[in-house]
Amino acid sequence: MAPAEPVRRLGRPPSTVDGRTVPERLVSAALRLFAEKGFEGTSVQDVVTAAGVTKGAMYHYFGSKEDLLHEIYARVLRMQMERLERVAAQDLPIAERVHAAATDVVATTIENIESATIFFRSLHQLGEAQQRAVRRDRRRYHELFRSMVVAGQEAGAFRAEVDPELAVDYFFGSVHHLPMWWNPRGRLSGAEVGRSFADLFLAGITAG
Amino acid sequence: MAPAEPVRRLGRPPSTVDGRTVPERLVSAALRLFAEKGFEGTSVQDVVTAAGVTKGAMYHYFGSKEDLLHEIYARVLRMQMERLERVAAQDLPIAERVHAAATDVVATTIENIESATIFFRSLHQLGEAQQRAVRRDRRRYHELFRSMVVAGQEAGAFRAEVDPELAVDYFFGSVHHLPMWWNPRGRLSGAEVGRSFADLFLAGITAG
Amino acid sequence: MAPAEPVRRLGRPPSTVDGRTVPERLVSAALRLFAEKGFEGTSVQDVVTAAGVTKGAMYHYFGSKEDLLHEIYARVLRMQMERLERVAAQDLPIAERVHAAATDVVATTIENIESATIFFRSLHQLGEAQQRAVRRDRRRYHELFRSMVVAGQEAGAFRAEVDPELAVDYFFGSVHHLPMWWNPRGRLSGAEVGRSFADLFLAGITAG
Amino acid sequence: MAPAEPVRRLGRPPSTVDGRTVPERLVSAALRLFAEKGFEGTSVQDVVTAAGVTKGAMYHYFGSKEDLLHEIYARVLRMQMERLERVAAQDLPIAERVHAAATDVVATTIENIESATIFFRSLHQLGEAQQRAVRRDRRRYHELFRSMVVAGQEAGAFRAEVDPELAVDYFFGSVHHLPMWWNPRGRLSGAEVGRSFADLFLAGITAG
DNA sequence: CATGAATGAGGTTTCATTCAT
DNA sequence: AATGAATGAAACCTCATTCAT
Repeated sequence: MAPAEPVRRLGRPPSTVDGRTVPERLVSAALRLFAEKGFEGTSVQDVVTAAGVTKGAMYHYFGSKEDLLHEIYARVLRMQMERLERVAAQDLPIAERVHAAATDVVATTIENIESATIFFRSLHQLGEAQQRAVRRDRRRYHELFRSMVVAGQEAGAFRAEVDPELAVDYFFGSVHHLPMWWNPRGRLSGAEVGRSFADLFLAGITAG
Repeated sequence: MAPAEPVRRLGRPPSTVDGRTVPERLVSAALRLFAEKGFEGTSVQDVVTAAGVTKGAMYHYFGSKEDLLHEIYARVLRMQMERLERVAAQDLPIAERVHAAATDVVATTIENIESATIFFRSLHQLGEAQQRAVRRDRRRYHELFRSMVVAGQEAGAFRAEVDPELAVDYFFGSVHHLPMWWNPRGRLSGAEVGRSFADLFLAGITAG
Repeated sequence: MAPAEPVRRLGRPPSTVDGRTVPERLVSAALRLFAEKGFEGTSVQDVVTAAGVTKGAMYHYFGSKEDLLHEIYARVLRMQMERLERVAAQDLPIAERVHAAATDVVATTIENIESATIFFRSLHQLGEAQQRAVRRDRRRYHELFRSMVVAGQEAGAFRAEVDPELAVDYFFGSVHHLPMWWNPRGRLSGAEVGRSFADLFLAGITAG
Repeated sequence: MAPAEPVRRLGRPPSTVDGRTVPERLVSAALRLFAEKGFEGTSVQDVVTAAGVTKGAMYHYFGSKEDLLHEIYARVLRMQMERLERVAAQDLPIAERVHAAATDVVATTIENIESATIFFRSLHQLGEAQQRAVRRDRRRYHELFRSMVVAGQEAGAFRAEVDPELAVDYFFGSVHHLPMWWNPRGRLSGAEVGRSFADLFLAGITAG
């Protein structure tokens, strides 16, 4: 059941285009442009022009260009965490659960390749505080994944001598670098890459 | 044995500090600053101040700020290629050679962590032509590595169903992301990470 | 005795806080902020936030930010004129009347030090017409004061060679600069400064 | 004997117009415009256009618009202090020395009426640190003047019950407000105003 | 080989005000 | 009587680069 729209009572009603509000249009324009030209290579004017609004409107909703970037980070972090939690809660043997999680994160990354492009390239453009917040969320995500690896070791499915933290950094390095080489007109679909990456990872940590 | 300093006889001697020439100082200042603050976050003034020269001097040696960046890319590409070629030429069983190459590239990346930081974050700041040149060199490097994987498959050491190109991207993703998490005051040395990454990769592709 | 609150019967009652209406709150917020940060250093947003209303409300009562400033000027001019007229009408020897007036304007200025701070610093921010109106009122005020000086000269109490207009500018210069140095935690009260300034002025113009 | 011009050896020679360097033209343009339209009412563009240079050139010499303002303050403070020191060192009876100093500061203020206009109107636009520096210099100036008043009291020339510090604030208030009313096409010259102000002040503090 | 001066385009942000309810 | 959205102009400043010695 969709939540009821809150009744707007006061003020000029927000303008929408195709049902998309101004902040939504701004974020999606920013997402596309930051991925294409980089954060510093994109001017605020570029973003607002693409979103079809004025600079004043942007600063009505976002405190700064950096806030726009932060919003992009917040969205992708939230989404990835939700997906991992869903997979982690599935009732499957641990090795299969890890395989499913690995496959899923690759596919999701490829589906949101623009966010992924921005993610590592532009982290240093965020201010200290926001950077810390992103790293903290990222760490939580990694920890959930690592806990699955540890569970697999305890169950005897994965090799005991594997350093679980390092294994997670090893795997996510591969994932985060997808934007550097994967392209939609290439030979492999997201699902195929996901399966292959998951196979390579699982084979790398599986016992005997 | 260090090469003898060539005797300069004519003209003004190049200004050196601790035996380092102006362009050398510029590149190493740029390397440090680009890694620390990003290419766009570093001004030419920052670089020349750190190098102890003036802007005019920089433009005497480099055509543009971008040229400085390109020089950084050129150096790291040259060095990595040389190292891989040396390892590839070793007289070892193929699996051991791949393991050695994997270990070495991790250790080298960590030894040059600033270059590695810049490498992927700033690739898009280079102009079209220079970007193409970098990608071409990068591809050559990957192809040499991939040829070793293929040789391992032909020798029966590695699983035939592994897609060698994908495997290379998979492994180098992990390597290229080292700057995002590895830090010199952390738990693991470069050599340790190198060994672990190589183990994980080899286990992932090794035949039954 | 405070005037009885008029009974409102129809329409939405004006929103009041502690019995202060919206325009009153706006003017006193503006007074404080303009004195503290200057007219140009204070945004309309600052004012309305401090007054606890929104921008729309401000523009409902005042045509512009400048109107707010003008209102501040109008209030202080009205008050000072009233006080001077009261003193001028007193039945005292002319020298004593001038002394009382001088003392009073100093004390009043100090009691309303924020208005005084704004008065000279921000006059040039008013538009042509409003600036003229302020100067006209100011001139009337000075003329009343000057007429007392002239009366004193005619009565033989003040030296004839004193230029009365210049003397008034001389004295009010001192008064208007009080905000530059007087502070409430200082050594001297408003009354003390008033007495001393009046003494210095009177001694300066008194005959023989 | 004029000091020899230091020999310029390096770099592009600074451009001059009528023998006036870029920073000189900038300061004098700023002086005129800040006095006319206020500091906040004058844009950097206004200043550089009036000085016949580009914005970049201005930022080559001054770190900010505020620095330009600070330079104006520094110049006027330096000049006034020098003049007062010269007068204070004269070999005259103390009352005459004070009279001369008072006359001189009025005349000087009127000669530099633009600086005087800016002085009090724009003090609050300076940053904390620079404001403190200005106040400190101002205090030193006042203290020198006050020491002359005290000397007069000790010599029996001035009334003992006059508070010297207050008397100085009283007199300089009058001086600093000259820009509010004095105008070059008016009835009185700077010298005349100076003499009258000095007379009024001296009469105000002179002993019985 | 190297300097310091100067350019000029472009960047982010602020803000008084108007608009549609 | 009052709201919150949106505008659009202008502000200050940065910076890669070129210039005249």
